[in-house]
Amino acid sequence: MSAVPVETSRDRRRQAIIEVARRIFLENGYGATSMSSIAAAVGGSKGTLYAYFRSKTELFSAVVQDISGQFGETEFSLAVQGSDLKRDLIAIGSRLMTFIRRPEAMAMQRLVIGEAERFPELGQAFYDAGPRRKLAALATAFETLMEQGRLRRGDPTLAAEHFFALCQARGHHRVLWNVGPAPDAKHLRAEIEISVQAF
Amino acid sequence: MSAVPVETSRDRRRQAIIEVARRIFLENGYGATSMSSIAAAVGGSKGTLYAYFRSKTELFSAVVQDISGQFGETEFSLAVQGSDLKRDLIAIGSRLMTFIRRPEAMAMQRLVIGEAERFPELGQAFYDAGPRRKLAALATAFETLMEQGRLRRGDPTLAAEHFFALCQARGHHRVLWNVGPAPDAKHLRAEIEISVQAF
DNA sequence: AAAAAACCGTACTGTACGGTACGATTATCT
DNA sequence: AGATAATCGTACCGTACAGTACGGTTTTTT
Repeated sequence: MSAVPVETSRDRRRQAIIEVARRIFLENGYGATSMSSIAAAVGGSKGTLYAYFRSKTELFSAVVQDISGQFGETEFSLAVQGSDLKRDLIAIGSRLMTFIRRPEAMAMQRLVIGEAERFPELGQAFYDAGPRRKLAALATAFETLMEQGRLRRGDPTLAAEHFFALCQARGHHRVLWNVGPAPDAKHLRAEIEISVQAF
Repeated sequence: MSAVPVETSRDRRRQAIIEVARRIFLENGYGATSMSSIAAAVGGSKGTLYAYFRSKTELFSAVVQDISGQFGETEFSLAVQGSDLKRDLIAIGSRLMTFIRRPEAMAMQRLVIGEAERFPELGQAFYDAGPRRKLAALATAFETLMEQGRLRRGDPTLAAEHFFALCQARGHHRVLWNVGPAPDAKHLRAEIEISVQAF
């Protein structure tokens, strides 16, 4: 009898299902994804699928929770490091934007936003795990900067929100609405430099 | 024989269908809306529906195009009026945010974003008619302000984008993700004042 | 008023889906 | 090895949907 968290074969399989389902949900959206197609992609039978998840909505929910967890756990440093404020801010903004602009992340945002009215608790879960946490981390970083006297004092949370908004100003809506291609790394960097300047 | 734009009875009916369909699409999303339910709500038969629109996607497209048109046409003044810069900016921001925060407008954004991957041309159309035009109007306003020497010179388009982003910073994501209730008019105003301050 | 067009209600086709049932098969545990 | 549980493939149920067909009825045109 072990007290350590056991990863049963059932757990592994469940996780495997979630990962396959995620791919398909992100590709096709909720409505256009069928349980049969997921079962086929997973390589099992539909019966097994329903042995792990009682319904389509439960599977969908599990997928979103899973991704949300990964979003929350992905802790890239948003802390200050050097002594060059501008360079610090650029680095922070770059990491943040690179993270949320990944195609998978964008698909996730679109998916959750699109279903937010029908699955309010998923919108909440994703927001808590994603944007909310990142904003909190940003705010902490800004607080540090303020205490060091390198940034004008003010509400660090507000500063975080504004900084985040500025970073997204140029391209995010275009990407959300699928207007034109996503800007490449170079554009992104230039964009953030401008935003930092404004900030 | 009249040369003026004729509004045939067919046109009127078509428009009536679009308006009913819009309501239902916005309420239930694309996938969960059936043509039968639209026909029932419109008060006609499904055959008639298909006499006006060849398919569900075509009807959906017509709905989005229609709303996009209305978004574009809704010209509230984003121009400068008084001599008090701050007051001017607050007024402009308020009008803009009040416009895009209307429940119908939010539902529309969620709808289009959610389907943007499956209907790219609709995302484009909506963006062109909505955000793009508003941004252009804003940029014009800022250009005027700059020429009047009331605002530091710079790229007016960029200024518009940043101003817009700041106005949205606090609440927009929360609303988009359906996290908590939409802020009321008072909150909105306070939010915009803060943003203007920052700007 | 006659002819034409639009519209209605309803029933239908084919398909696809979510979810279930079940017997055969394989893997796991004792 | 033998018992037990999990999984498989497949067929199936009921439902819902997009889209069509069609005969009767109303509205519009001439």
